[in-house]
Amino acid sequence: MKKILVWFRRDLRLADNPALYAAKQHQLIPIYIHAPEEEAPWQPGAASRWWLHHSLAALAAELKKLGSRLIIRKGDSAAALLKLIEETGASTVYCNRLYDPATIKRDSAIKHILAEHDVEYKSFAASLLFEPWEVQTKTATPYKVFTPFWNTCQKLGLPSDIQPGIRKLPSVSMQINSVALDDLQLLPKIPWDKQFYQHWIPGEANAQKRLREFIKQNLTDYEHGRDYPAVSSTSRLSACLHFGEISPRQIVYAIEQAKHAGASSNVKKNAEGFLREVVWREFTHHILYHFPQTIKKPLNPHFENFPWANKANKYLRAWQRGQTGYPIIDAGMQELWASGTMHNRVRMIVGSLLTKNMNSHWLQGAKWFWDTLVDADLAQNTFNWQWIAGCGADAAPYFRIFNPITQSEKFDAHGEYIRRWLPALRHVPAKYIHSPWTMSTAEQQLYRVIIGKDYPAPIIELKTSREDALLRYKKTR
DNA sequence: TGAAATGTTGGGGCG
DNA sequence: ACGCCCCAACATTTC
Repeated sequence: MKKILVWFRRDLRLADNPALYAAKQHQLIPIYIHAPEEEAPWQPGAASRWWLHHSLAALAAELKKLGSRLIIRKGDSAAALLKLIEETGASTVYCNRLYDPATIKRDSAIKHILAEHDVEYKSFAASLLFEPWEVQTKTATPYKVFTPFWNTCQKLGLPSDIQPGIRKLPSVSMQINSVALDDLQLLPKIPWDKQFYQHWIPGEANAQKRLREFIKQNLTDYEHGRDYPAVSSTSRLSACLHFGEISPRQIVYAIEQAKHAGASSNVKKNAEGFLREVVWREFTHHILYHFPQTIKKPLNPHFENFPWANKANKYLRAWQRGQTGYPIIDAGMQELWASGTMHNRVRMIVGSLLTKNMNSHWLQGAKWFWDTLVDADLAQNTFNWQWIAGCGADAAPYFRIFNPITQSEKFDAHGEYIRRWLPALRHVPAKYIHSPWTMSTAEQQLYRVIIGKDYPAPIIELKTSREDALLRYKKTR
C-alpha cells in the first residue's frame, strides 16, 4: 500500500476528483499548500481570498466527515512537499493539473525536484472538459475563433463521465502538523466582506445545490433570461468552477440528464445554450495555454502600439467606485464591490465604457476585476477583457461600442437592477432611471435625488468619446 | 453578445 | 381624388 500526498490546489471537492479517486485505495494524506507568491503577478485578489478561505474550511469539514483530515502548510510549495514527504514517508504526490503559465512552470519544476528525490509525481485532468492541447484544427494548430472550436468540441463529444462519490477515507496521523486556516490570513482585516455572506456559500455541497437549483429554476429560460441582470437566470457557478468545487464534467452530466428528463425542444435549446457557455470557458483556457503572453499583451499584434491612456486615467477611479453618473455602470460596479460578482451583461457594458469610451488599458479593468471578483480566473479574465477591448481572440469588433443608456433601457427597462444597487436612485421612476440627469430641478426634488450632490452627473460624454474611440481603433486596423 | 446614420415605406393630414 | 409633406416604423449600411 502506497503512501500518497493528495495535493489540493484549485480542485476543492471530493466528488469527481481524479487525483483523490486514484489515491483512495491507498494510505492518502490530503494537503493544501498556501504559496500565493508563486502565482505572481496574478496571485489571488482580496475577494478570491475570501472565497478560498471558506472553500478550504468546507473542504476540511468534508474530509473530516469521511474520517480524514486536511493538512495545511504555507511557504514554498516544493520545500513544503519535501518536508511532508520526509515527515510522513510518502512516496507519491498526486494532484490535478493547472493550466496558467505561472503554475505550469512551478509544477514542472516540482515534478523534476520530486523525481530527484525518487518521489513519484502524477497529475490528473480535472478542471476542464478537454485538455488545452487536445482540441486542434485540422492543421494541428490552436483555435483562435470560438465557433469552429465549439464545433470540434461537439464532434469530440462533451465528456460527462463522472467518478462515483467516496464514502470513507483513511485517517491521518495526528503527528502531522497543520497550519490553522486562520493563519493563512485570507480574510480581510477591514470587514468589507459583510455582504458577501448574504450572496455566497462557498464549498462543494453548495456548488451542487446551486447547480440543481439552476437546472430546476432557470435552465428553461436561460437563453433569454441570462441577459437581464435584475432577474438573472445565470448559473452563478463561476467561482465554484474556478476553485474546483464542481467539475465541468459534473455540469455536463447534470445538464444531459435534464435534457433527457425534460425532452421538450425548449429544454434542449436552453441546455445547449448553457453548454455553449461552459465551452466558452474551455476556449479561454485553450487560448491562455497556447498564448501565455496574453496575460500581459493583446493576442492581436495590431494593438502593440495602441494609444491606451494607461497612465493615471482620469476616469479610472470614478469607474472603479461606481461614480460615473451612468446608472447601469454604477450599479454594476457597486454590485461588484458589495457582492464580489457582476452580472455578465453588465460586465460587458462596464468593460466597453472603460476600454472604449474612457480609453483605459484593458489591464486596468482586468486588475480591478481581479481584486474584486470572487470568480477571478486568469484565463477568463484575460480573455474577456481582451475580448471587450477588441484586441483578443474572436474579439468584439472595434466598432462595437455599447451605449450604457440604450443597454440599460433594453436590459433593465424598469430599473429594478439599478435601484437594487444604487439606493440614491430608489425613488426615481423608470422614465428617468437610465438618465437621471435629464430630470428638471423640481423632479430631482420630487424623487429625492439632487444630481451632482446625491448622485453624480455623467463624467464623460458618450457621443464624442465614442467618435474618438472609433478614430483610434480605425487607425490600428 | 451594437449603435448611429442613412434609406425606404406607408399611412394620415391637408391644401 | 390627388399630390405633397411629415414622420413613425422598419430595413440597410456604415463605423
